[in-house]
Amino acid sequence: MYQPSPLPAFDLERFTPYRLAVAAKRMSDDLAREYRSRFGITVAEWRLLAHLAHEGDGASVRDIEARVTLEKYEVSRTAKRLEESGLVSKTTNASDRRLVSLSLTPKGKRLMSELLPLAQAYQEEIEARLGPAVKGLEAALDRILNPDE
Amino acid sequence: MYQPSPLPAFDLERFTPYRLAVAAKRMSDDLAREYRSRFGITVAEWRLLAHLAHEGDGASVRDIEARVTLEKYEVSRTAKRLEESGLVSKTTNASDRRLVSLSLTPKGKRLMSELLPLAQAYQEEIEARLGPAVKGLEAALDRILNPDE
DNA sequence: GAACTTTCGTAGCATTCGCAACGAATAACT
DNA sequence: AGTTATTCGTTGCGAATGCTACGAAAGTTC
Repeated sequence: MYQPSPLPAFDLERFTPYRLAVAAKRMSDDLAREYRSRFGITVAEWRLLAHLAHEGDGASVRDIEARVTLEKYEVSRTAKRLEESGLVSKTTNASDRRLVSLSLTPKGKRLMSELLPLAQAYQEEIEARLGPAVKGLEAALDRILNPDE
Repeated sequence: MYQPSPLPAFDLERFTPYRLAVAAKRMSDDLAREYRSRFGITVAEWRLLAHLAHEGDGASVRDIEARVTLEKYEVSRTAKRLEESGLVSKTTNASDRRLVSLSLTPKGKRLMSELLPLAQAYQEEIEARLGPAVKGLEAALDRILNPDE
């Protein structure tokens, strides 16, 4: 007679980290498809552009790194691509020549003035679709994103 | 005089898809680090193993594909790695020789009997940390994951 | 049962990713 | 000032990723 050593019952589909990852991926993929097909930009490019549009021009790679949750090298490569596509200009900061100063070009601004309202509309659509659950969602996200206090 | 064409106000940090992506990545990275340092497995490997532990042996690549939100080729490569590390065995299904039958080896079962209680504990820790917000979170995730009804 | 279609899993190949190391510029130290 | 440390951004290179096409096996049609 042997011991089958039964495994503990565990349902991956009820595991919050898994559910969160799948939900985030689904939403992100939806948006990424939209961004790419309609504007030809990636999610990383979108984040960088959105930051510049909101915080104003002149941000450095390092500024953006922490703010939009991209690694330094991702920001660097993303900025390079955006420069090549004419949406962002890169200049070295005069007072600290290590820093790169990133700015939206006129073309970049035109793109964002078209994109931002759509993002806003998408946000409202999400809130409508989730209904009252959105409150709890945002509260939970706050706790996950700000583990302090 | 020129027109500055002010951009619409839009704060990325309040954009739910962004918040969701960052929160999921943070939680997933935390877990991935844990899995890797303590058990030497990746998230994809964890998902596959968890599915086999829960649903029982004999699942095919295709079975797992939809269930654990991995692409077919990811399942294939993950299963290959797991076989190489001796946690999973692959045999061709007798009645349909296209199918690969995946099973936990005794070593795989021993690993999971150690891992699953930890995952369960992590789940409970999350619920405790999020407090009442967890209700809304799960409700929102349900809506995102099951867009029907 | 032969020809075609579909399903299953794998692998080739180009792209992307992530780590680590590097050069340039500035700051800190003595 | 001269030396050492630190910060900033970029890039080289190996690993991982994702698309695609492929062969093998079963299903379908005639």
